Amino acid sequence: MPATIRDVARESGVHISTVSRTFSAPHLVNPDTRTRVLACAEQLGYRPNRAARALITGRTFNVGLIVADIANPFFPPLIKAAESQARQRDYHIFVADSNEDAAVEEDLVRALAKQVDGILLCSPRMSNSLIELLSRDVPLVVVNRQITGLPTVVMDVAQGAGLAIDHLSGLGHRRIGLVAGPRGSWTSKEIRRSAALAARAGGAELTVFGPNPPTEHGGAAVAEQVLRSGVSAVLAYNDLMAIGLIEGLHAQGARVPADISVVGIDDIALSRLIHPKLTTVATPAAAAGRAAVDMLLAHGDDRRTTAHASLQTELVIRDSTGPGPDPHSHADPGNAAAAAPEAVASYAKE
Amino acid sequence: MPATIRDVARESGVHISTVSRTFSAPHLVNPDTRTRVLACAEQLGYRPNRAARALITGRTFNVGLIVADIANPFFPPLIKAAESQARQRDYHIFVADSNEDAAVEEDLVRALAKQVDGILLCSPRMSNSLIELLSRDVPLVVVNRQITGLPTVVMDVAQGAGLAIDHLSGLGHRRIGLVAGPRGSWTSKEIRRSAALAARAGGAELTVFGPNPPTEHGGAAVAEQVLRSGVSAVLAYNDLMAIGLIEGLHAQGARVPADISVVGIDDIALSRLIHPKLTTVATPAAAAGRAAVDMLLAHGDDRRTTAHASLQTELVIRDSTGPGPDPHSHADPGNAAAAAPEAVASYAKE
DNA sequence: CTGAAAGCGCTAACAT
DNA sequence: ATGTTAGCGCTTTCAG
Repeated sequence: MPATIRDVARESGVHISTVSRTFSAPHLVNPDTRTRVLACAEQLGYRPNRAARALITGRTFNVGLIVADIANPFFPPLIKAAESQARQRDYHIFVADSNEDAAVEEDLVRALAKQVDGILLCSPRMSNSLIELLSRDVPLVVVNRQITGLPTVVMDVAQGAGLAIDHLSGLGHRRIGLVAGPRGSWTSKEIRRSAALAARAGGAELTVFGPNPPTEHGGAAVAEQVLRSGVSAVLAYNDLMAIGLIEGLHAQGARVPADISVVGIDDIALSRLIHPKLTTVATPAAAAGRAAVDMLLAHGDDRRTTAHASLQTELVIRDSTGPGPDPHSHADPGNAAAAAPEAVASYAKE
Repeated sequence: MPATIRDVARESGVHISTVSRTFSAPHLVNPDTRTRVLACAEQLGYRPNRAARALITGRTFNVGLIVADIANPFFPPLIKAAESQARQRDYHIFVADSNEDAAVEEDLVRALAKQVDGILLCSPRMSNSLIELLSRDVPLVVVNRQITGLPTVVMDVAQGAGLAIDHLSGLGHRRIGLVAGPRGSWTSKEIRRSAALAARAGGAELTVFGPNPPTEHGGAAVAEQVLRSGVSAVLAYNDLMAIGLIEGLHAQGARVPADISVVGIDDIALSRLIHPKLTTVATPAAAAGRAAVDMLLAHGDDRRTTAHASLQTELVIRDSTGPGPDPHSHADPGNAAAAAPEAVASYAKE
């Protein structure tokens, strides 16, 4: 139905290659011809078929961005930042949602592969080996997962989890819970590893709950179990779970932070709108989105080098954390972290 | 780099058309050959190039979905529903964000056009005429806007706004504010029209503030102006603005609903997490997403007929609305609406 | 059941 | 400056 390059050629009495040039290299065509061709094109409503063009040039000027769950408020800032960064270079971003499902994720990579010049894989749920396999079909940048050999952007959640646990043990909490994220999440493993270390260092005992779906519902679902376990403070895999957990805790009659302290991770907008305002580890989602796009599009310059970016996190102390049950240590050494300056991106080329 | 159909053909000693058949019509090829071809393909890591295939078949099995702002929590449920509906039919959804910008929106339609079989335009900011123009290049389904001649699915916000204003005037409010949405929003116009009608019917005076960006920030920004105007109740274009407005109002020292009542539209998850819990008009976003996908993919069956779906809305009364300043009318006839049953989708083929 | 040939809409040398 | 010729990777008649 839509006009093709041949229609325009016929109508304007030139060869199709001239029409092609009019659109992809206007300076190579006589101004008069150009005007005529353009007029015909306009009149026929002709637009170059980008898919056909891509087939031969090998470039689509699109980039894919796959997220685990588009309903998680963590992602929109990342997506927005990636979009504006991409737009500056005349690229478009196509977003797809894997629904926390590794199989869907793989399927989406395959579907996107030839429609884009590369894919940003955010918080992937696939195995490392599958990701490496797919990376042979389409340039990939992995966000929120460390994979050697592939360009990656990660938030330093290990550092953030450490900050959070330090804050808690500093408040006198000796029995701390960790509400884990989904299976397959690199971030969740990192948090767990680092939290265990920090807990030991702070003389606290760490109890892990999970894995769980990384949603409000997932958080609410473990509330009872958390309460029964007797921990006096909890670090959750993300803010959504922390918020769900608080709801669940309230539903069980527990008060936050009087009875139990809760810390989240991400610092989504919502975390300062709920009551009590959530203490949380802020992750630089927008910076990650920008960095990921940069890496993908820089790929032309220096092949053979895989970039890694690790972005600093920051503890934001609000109202969901308070003194632990132990009356002997009410001091709060956690505010040192809170006073940290703007998060800094540490870029390292290898 | 990736293997092509020719590589597989050479490797397995058959013609490329046989390889093609092995993937697109397996039953037409001898089981033995098929196995051999499949083995070679596997071994070479061959995947049919979907873009090349689409060039000739005219079908991509992808559908585009453009939203005005992916950070608006109204959209994720719509997107998720569209995705699961599409996946059931082996289609993939590519989401793009127009950033509330008509020019970006147009650009995105053009970029997506040949990579998808059709586009869902959600809350478009473009003009009707431009949308009609674009619809000649790619099948379009318009969500949250009425355009005759194109398939559309709308939420009946007029009805919802009426419910909200009735609720407010029933509570005794005589001076009601309307915080409008962005310019170019059909929904905003509908709300405005219907609210004016309902206000007149309820003997209330309606003051319109705006247009405004449909964000939390946009809501907060008009708080002072709203307060100065002396209205005792406000209906906001959406929940995000209502929430921002409440924040702004609190910042100015006003209490909600004691000093001023606020009603939102959408019933996003957030609206029951904030304090006070938001009274709002629930819109069936998920149903809209499903209906839109159905319309787009049904397009094969009956051409020449344009479908329209209008989805019912429902008033959800929570804690952000209370009696008006007039002591003579504290009765609350608004709960009739609150008792309404599940929202019902009314489908009408024209 | 398989091969040969044509061509989707476009770009990219190469001529002229 | 413009036309000619190939051909991107694939599907689809049409023969055989």
